Amino acid sequence: MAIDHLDGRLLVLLAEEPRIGVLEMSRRLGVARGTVQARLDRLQSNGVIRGFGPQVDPAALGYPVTAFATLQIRQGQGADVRAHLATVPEVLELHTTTGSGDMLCRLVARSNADLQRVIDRVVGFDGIVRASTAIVMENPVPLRIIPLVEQAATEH
Amino acid sequence: MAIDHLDGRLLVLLAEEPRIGVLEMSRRLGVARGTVQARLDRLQSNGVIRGFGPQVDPAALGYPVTAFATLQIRQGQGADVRAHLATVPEVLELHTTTGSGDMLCRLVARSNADLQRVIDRVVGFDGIVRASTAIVMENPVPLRIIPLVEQAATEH
DNA sequence: GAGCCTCTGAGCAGATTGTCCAGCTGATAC
DNA sequence: GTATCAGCTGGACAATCTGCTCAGAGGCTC
Repeated sequence: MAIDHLDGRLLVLLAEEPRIGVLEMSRRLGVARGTVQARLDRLQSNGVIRGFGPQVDPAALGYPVTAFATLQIRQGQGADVRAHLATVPEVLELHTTTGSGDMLCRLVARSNADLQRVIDRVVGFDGIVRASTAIVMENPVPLRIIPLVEQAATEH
Repeated sequence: MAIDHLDGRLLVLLAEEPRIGVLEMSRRLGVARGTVQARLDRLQSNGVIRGFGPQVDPAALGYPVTAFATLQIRQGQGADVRAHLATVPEVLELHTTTGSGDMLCRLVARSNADLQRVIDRVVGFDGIVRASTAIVMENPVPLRIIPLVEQAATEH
């Protein structure tokens, strides 16, 4: 679960140039190929690396509008609401948070007008008492992990 | 910018088994290798596929606590606050949203107690007027894109 | 019909992968 | 001090995949 400096460098390298192979990585890091392979296997079975799926940009797919909605859930309806939201493709992410029956979800839509349709679909469900939505204007820090990896690797 | 059915299948396949190569993909999809290569190149230059970076799990790195903080920013201090937050490794993501000088950021921490340290560091900056934090308890829908890809591919 | 784009199926040299192995090192246990 | 162990190194091998090229076929628009 703890990662050392070499793991950190490996992750950073992998994040910067994901297409390079094990052999090229071993050259860049100055270690043997077997070492890189062993480290990668360990990081994956550790769960540190969850996968290498493609990072798809919703905007390029035609969904340039992002919003966060805070939902207030009626007591005991949590499971139903979760199941409902999981069926909506525009719900990219859903969290339950502290507070009385609150959820936070990330939405995308084709336009501001389309966002209304998405929100109607999201909140058009019995267990949801109230929803408040914040539309994203800018994204100064896109989802990132490298700084955290570097910190975790430094502390080793 | 619009993706067709084959693009959709390609993305789904890539998301499910990211380590398979171009040749294996062409076999699974029943098309020629050159087609897969051309589609992949196009998706990448389109920006639909942003990259193939490793998906790192903060929890496995020792940061099991996630929280969302809504920040109220003093007028005109936005740029400074952005720069400040970008230097905090525990800030994984930052958005500016509708509303008067509001920002939303995703934080991680080593523990609930550690979250206090992170929040102090985040809000210990002049331009931030107020902050309210919601701690994530569950994550019923982890960040996903496949359902949206399938919808976009079906509409073609 | 001409022109254009995409897909197909094939070929080639070169590089990479998965998988072994023996030897070395540093740390830990006895 | 010495035995044991895990991790790293550097090397080898066959099998596979990649990047690149090509000619031909189909479908589309003008």
